[in-house]
Amino acid sequence: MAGSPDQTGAGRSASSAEVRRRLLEVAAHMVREQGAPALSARKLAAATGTSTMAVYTHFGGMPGLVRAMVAEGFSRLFARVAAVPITEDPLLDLRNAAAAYRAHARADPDLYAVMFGSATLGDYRLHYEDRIVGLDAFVQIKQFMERGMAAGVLQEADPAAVAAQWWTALHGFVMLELTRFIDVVDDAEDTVLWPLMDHLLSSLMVTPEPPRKDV
Amino acid sequence: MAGSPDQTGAGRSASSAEVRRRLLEVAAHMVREQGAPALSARKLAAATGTSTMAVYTHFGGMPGLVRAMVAEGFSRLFARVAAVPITEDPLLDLRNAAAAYRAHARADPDLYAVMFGSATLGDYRLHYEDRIVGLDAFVQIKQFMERGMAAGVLQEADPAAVAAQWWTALHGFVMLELTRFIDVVDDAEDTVLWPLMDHLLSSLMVTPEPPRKDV
DNA sequence: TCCCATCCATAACACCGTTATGATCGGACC
DNA sequence: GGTCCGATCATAACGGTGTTATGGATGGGA
Repeated sequence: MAGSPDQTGAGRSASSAEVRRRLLEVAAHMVREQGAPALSARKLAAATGTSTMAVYTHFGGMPGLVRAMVAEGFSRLFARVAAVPITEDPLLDLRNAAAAYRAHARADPDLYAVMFGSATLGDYRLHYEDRIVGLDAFVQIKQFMERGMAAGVLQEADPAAVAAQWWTALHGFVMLELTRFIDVVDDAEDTVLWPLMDHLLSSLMVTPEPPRKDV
Repeated sequence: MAGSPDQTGAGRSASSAEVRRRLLEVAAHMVREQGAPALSARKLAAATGTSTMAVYTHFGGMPGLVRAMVAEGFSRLFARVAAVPITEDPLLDLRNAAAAYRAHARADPDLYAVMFGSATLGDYRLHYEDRIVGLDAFVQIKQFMERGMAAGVLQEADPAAVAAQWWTALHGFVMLELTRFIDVVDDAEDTVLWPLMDHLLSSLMVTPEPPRKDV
């Protein structure tokens, strides 16, 4: 509770912000390379070249550091989905968005698990408030749906509900993929993920099409 | 590694099996009531009225105890899905199976998270081999699909792939529901879960129907 | 120049899973 | 019946964890 040390001229602010940035960077690296349980305050401090107290001055403790990691994870997920080019085909955009979302999760699976799982990192349980920061990405999906409806491709409906259906299917696949449960079927990407997304989208279209073949 | 102490006349076998049973029962209760991070060998032993060594003689350590909990969780999930009555309407059966599956997850959310999340319980990471025991439930879903195809209601397709699509959508909803992410939309059960399942099933039907209204 | 808030290094505390040791007890065998 | 043996678990110690208390160093504001 050191009173939110932002960069407003507090102490040696430049070097301090640098320590904070490096702590987050090293922590993310440790989680990505060695898995969530490998992250500890002591090992993190040693790898960053500081002491455990730095974690407390900058984040108030390990849960605070994890919160910051999750927030940055959502920020990157947001950026990744936002980077898909918007074409004249809203359905293609939605497919590309799904591919980008999945790629992001596969690139950093342990962080995705902490973001979305009821996963605990170490012993610190994240609460709903700690994850709500991730809903920017959901707003993006909603906008994809709104574009599709405005273009007359998707049926008029509640964009939030439709976006949530899309998210549910995609998140379900990603989680089963990361936990390897999806390995019960062969070639899951082509036999589960894209057929499922196609089933959903064609049900939402004004004039349903047979599932496309081009990936 | 005490050589699998089954009930074949080993020591005071009756009392021993009883201790093992109570350890599992108390551990499940602690996870259900206080969440996964609240489970520790010491508190579990104290609550069970024994010492931490009992965990090692019966399960080889905390990871082994968690494995046993996960196996029992899958067993109960299997029983829950198996208990849905089989009617002459395969689609109704699939809907009832989904409702039973979701109800099971909601009744013991932390255990579901350990079973399916890349969630860690304490610091012990479960491996794929520890969770493979849960695939009995998947076989059941596959059989539902096979019945639907045999009855001429569902299109002929790979039952495993179709079952995996169904599972993906359902698991995605359950996870988003347990983590409360689904709260971004109102009335998620009626605006997300059932519409999504209906979209999927109608895409799989020989003669698609409009989504049903009866819940 | 002085001062003071900030930052972090050190050490201690309580807790964790795990291991080593040994007492205890029930069943098997002679 | 006496004896032994092996499984079971109570106790204590070890290295790890997050966290807290303490104090020294450092750099900017008055």
